[in-house]
Amino acid sequence: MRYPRRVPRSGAEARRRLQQAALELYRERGFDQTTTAEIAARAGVNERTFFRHFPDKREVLFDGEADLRATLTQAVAEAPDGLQPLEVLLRAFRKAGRILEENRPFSEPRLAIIAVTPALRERDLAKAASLTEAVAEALRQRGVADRLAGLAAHTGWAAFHHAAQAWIDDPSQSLDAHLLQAFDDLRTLSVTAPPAQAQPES
Amino acid sequence: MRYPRRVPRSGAEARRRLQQAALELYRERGFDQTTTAEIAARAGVNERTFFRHFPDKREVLFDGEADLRATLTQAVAEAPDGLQPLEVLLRAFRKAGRILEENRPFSEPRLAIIAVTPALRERDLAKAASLTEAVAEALRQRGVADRLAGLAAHTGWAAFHHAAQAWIDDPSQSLDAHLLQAFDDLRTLSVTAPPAQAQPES
DNA sequence: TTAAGTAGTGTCAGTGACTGACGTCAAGTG
DNA sequence: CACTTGACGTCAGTCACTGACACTACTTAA
Repeated sequence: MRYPRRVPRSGAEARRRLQQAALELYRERGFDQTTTAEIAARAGVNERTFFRHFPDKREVLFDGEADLRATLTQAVAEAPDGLQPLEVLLRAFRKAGRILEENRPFSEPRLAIIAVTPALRERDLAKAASLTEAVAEALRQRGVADRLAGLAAHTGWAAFHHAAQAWIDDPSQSLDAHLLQAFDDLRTLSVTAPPAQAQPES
Repeated sequence: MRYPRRVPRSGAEARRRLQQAALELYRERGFDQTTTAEIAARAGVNERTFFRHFPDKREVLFDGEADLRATLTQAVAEAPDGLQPLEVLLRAFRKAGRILEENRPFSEPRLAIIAVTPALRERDLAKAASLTEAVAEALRQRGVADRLAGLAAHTGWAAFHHAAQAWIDDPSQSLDAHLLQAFDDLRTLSVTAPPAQAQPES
């Protein structure tokens, strides 16, 4: 092939076009009804090129993970001393939330597609688990006790995810407002937490 | 084919043999290096039969989900009145934990394989999310506030998962002991939870 | 007892995700 | 002007998974 079209050879260009094409096609026909060959065709590249940029058909929608991870771990690491674990997490997730709000034209349809596609939800959950572990590790670096760090990260992520979903369903309030509310709920839950002393199994 | 071997035609038999064969092969060569044709061959059936019993290669390891779901939701529903949400969850997860401990010869290698196989971890996370949602719904049926139910279920599941992992890594203590400890940690986290009042974004 | 129905299975052909090997082209470097 | 390098195209192949159809054992009713 003589490359009849004017295709920039940078590589990053093709990558962006593939992401755009995939997002469009997943919206138009759904994830399962879209073939990787179709995505490649709309992006003007070969199917093989798709798999050079993304390891599989799902990953094309999960590109911002590295950024998000860096934002969260840095925010946790740079939080001032003396804060409680959940206070640290609230600060970190508010920063991450701002990224989502700024990229709303991309993140909103993306979240909508993921929500209705089981295969994509699985991948999303895996990413969340990985990020949660990274956040937990960042907490440990701050001196938070081992098990506590993991539980705090899980709990914080649950609040974050809950806030993001509420934001999609009810865009009248900002993501930040939803986040504050979720962490407030967490506080309510905390206050009512029971003492988990050893009891004979019922 | 004249069915030369003595094969019980019940269907449930073939299903059990497929699960057993898959578990063995995943341990021997790993999930990715195992073919569905190989699983079927070891189970003495055709590859097509594998896909009649299980929708895909992963699902063969996730058969107990319905039982687990029933156990958890029933335990939540039948817990005595007046308990805090996390108290209810501790009771429910202790019952679920007993199932795992009783089936240890199966659940232990199963969890070990899942832990080292990304594709299986994804599916495991999806199952966990589904069960968590069921538990949250069961809490709502008890009158727990909407958002609180979701957060409590997430938090409780995090503790449950943490305890199960600790049990695999350190079998010297019972799962039940690990569970009590995890919920105790949760209580520590709760006590130190910060007030999440509205603050200007930094 | 026999005929019809049904559930579990085998066989075959096909689609689509994904991979390895190899060749090609464009841009940068000396 | 060779030479290298990075992005891409092409081709062949594996494997997960599906639809369609045939076969067999077991059940049920006439």
